[in-house]
Amino acid sequence: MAVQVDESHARTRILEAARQEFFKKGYEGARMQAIADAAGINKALLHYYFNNKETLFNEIFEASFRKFIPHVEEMIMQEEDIFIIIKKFVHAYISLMQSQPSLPLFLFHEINKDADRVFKLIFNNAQPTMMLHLFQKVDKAQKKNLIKPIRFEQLVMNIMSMCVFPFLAKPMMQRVMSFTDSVFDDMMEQRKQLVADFIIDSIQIKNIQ
Amino acid sequence: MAVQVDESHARTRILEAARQEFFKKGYEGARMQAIADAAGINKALLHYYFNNKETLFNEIFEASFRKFIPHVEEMIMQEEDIFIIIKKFVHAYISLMQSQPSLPLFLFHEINKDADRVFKLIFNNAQPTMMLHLFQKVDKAQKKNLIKPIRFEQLVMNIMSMCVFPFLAKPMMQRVMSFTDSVFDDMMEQRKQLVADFIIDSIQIKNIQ
DNA sequence: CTTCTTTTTAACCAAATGGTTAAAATATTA
DNA sequence: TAATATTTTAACCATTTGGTTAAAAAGAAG
Repeated sequence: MAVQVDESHARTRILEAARQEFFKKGYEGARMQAIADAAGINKALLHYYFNNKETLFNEIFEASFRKFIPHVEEMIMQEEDIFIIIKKFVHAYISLMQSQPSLPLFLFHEINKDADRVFKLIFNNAQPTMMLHLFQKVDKAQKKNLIKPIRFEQLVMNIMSMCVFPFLAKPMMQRVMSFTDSVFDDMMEQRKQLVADFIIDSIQIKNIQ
Repeated sequence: MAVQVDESHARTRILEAARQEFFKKGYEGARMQAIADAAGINKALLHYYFNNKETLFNEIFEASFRKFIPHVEEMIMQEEDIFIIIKKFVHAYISLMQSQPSLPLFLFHEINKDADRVFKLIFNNAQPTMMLHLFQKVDKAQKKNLIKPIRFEQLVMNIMSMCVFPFLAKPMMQRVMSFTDSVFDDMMEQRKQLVADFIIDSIQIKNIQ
């Protein structure tokens, strides 16, 4: 029996090609022929490995959804300093987006079209407890008067916004503010520090002596 | 000659129905039949007013794109206080998003699929000088040592992120953090103040006496 | 060599969908 | 009323697209 783990094997190439096509065009915009072409195979082989478009899509969507939240649970639990937690969280999130720049737009578009369909798919994925742990650390810091009072949801919204939004808006920003891919990459690299500082500056209670 | 300005007229109803369908499903996902149904007319009448799907789409896309940047140019030019400018800008942007919650996802998705196609469409739309004026005000404030040094593009990215992102992520956030439409609306109303404060707190240079 | 798996070739089908038409019916307006 | 504009009805067509098949060819493994 030949087992396919090698990336050179067709099934893997199909999955990667399909991911890119779905990410860029969305479910309806994606063309099976385009996936086959990009994978360097033919449509018949698509059917050999995946029964149909939906099966292929579901496999990719599930895997992608799981990757949308950075795995920083351990770090959050261990670390005590809320500012270091924020710094590491931001760093991890932006790094994640750098490695999958078109992931968030894909997810949001598909969820927007039909949230029910999508959330049925991933119902088995247990709610990550990460947010809960983060909440506890933020709460503790607020009670210690280290940071200003702010609704947890709003704080999370702000952090996620500044980490994720640039990757959603990239093509528009590039045109409107006319910068190259390379400039964008530099900016995102900078943001790992900048966003963390931005957030900390805005919530930190400074001890004026 | 009957001139259609009344919203009860078919052409207007078609445009509104098409806007909603395109916004939710994207170009490929949108169905002409669904648009006709929502407008309460038939497919033949769609063809009577618009030659084809692309024509209809283009009309909607152009109009939508123009609405994506709030019209705050005058305000920016007149106002001298950078913090008031930021407050008003944030307020205007979030209000805009409240009135058109699915506008940004629609724009970003279509641009992501084919930026060239889209930007050819709106080539005639002159670059708004708003950003330029905003830049000058920020620059001035920095030179007066009112705000910390930060790249203008990064500051704009942060502001836009926190204003627009929640509307992109709404369906996902609602599931993951489980809040209702009404809670979301309240949060967005709060954000008009909160985001402005958040930004100002992070860039303001405080005079410690 | 034999067997099993992978891949190609080259068709083909069915359904969905955008698009089209012609005629009649209904409003609207001059 | 006559003329014009709007809307419906009820077909129909062409194309795209996802999906299917059967056979052969090529590769891998024992």
